[in-house]
Amino acid sequence: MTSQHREPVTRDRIIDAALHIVDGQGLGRLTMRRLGDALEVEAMAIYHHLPRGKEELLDGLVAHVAVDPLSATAGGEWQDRLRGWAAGYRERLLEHSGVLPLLVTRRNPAALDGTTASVQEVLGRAGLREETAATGAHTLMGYLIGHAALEARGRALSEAGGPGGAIDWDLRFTGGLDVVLAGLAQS
Amino acid sequence: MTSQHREPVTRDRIIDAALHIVDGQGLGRLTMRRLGDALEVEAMAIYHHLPRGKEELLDGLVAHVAVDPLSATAGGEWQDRLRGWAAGYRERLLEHSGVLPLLVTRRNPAALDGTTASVQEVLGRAGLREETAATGAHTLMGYLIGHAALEARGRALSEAGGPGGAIDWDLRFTGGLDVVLAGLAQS
DNA sequence: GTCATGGCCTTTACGCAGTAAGGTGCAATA
DNA sequence: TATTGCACCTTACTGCGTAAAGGCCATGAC
Repeated sequence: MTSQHREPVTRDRIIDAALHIVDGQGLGRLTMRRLGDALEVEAMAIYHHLPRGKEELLDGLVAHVAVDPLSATAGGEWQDRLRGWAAGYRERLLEHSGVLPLLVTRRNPAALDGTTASVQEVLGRAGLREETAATGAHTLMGYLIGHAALEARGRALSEAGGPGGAIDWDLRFTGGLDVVLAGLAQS
Repeated sequence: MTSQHREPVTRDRIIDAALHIVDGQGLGRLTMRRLGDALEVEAMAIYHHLPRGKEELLDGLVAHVAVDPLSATAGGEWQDRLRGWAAGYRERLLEHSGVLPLLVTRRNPAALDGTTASVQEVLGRAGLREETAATGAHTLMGYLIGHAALEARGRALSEAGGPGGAIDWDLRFTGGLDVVLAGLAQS
């Protein structure tokens, strides 16, 4: 007999497998049965690790993708630090663009808030007063999420033979980010 | 016998009824059977008017909510015109926040593009060169959609007893919009 | 050894979803 | 009156999430 053992099923492995399905086949094809197949387990086994079932699974996906705070204390110009962090955040959102719709739904209260708070703190330490920093953090997060949504949609559309393959998304992103940063610098 | 006639079912009435369900009970409770009930018709009757079924229904919802171009030729300062249009767009997005997740998914190719193009044209007539206007239009649309997502989420969260009921969303929105417009003015 | 315990997984079953296929009834036309 | 075609209904199928309960097996106590 060859080895019939398998990795033990854990919360982390479940969420990893789910993310893999979403990235490869889309959110609509993420079902408990398919997820069970990917883990070589019956669908109901998942409920042992995620008692709240699919709700908890989707919450986990959101947390995995959206939670990415930046350190408030590192050095350097705040604009440059935000640019670097934003580039990484955008990359993550696009890599897992299938979960973007879930960011919008009310799931997972704290997932975005921690990240937003870290941005706000960076802005606060840069000298903006509290209300301005809060607005700025929201503006930045809004731009990041909205742009990711537009970019994911645009890329999917032109892959499917839509009109414009002519958009340089990297340029669009950094250009828009610079607009927001420039606006922030003079507030 | 009382009148047993009913309004004839039309594409428009279907989409109106669907929007009503989504606004009142959430996207998750929009089903063909429930929609049929609302129209006093069996679910399968809907397929006569929307042959592609639920796909076509959701596309219709997106179009109804997201299509809102602004006229390129009206007079006034471009900043003020954008502010006025953006306020209306935000209101519409929030009124139908249940369909926001659908904006993100690839549905309905042209729904957002027409609106974006109209913003780009306004910016172009304001003196920005083409590439800058395109980036600016994208930045604005990204901010609008992202902010609507954050606001809808934040409002739902604090209604459900979450932490911050202390956010003045009107102020946040106009503040963020001013940041973007200020950034645009100097690009 | 033996036996109970408890963690991990499977089996079975239920209600609800979207929708394919084909049937029904009625108004307009010929 | 006979015909046609549109609007709607009936039936039935597959797949979904998950409640409930049962099986298996390593571990530790005696």
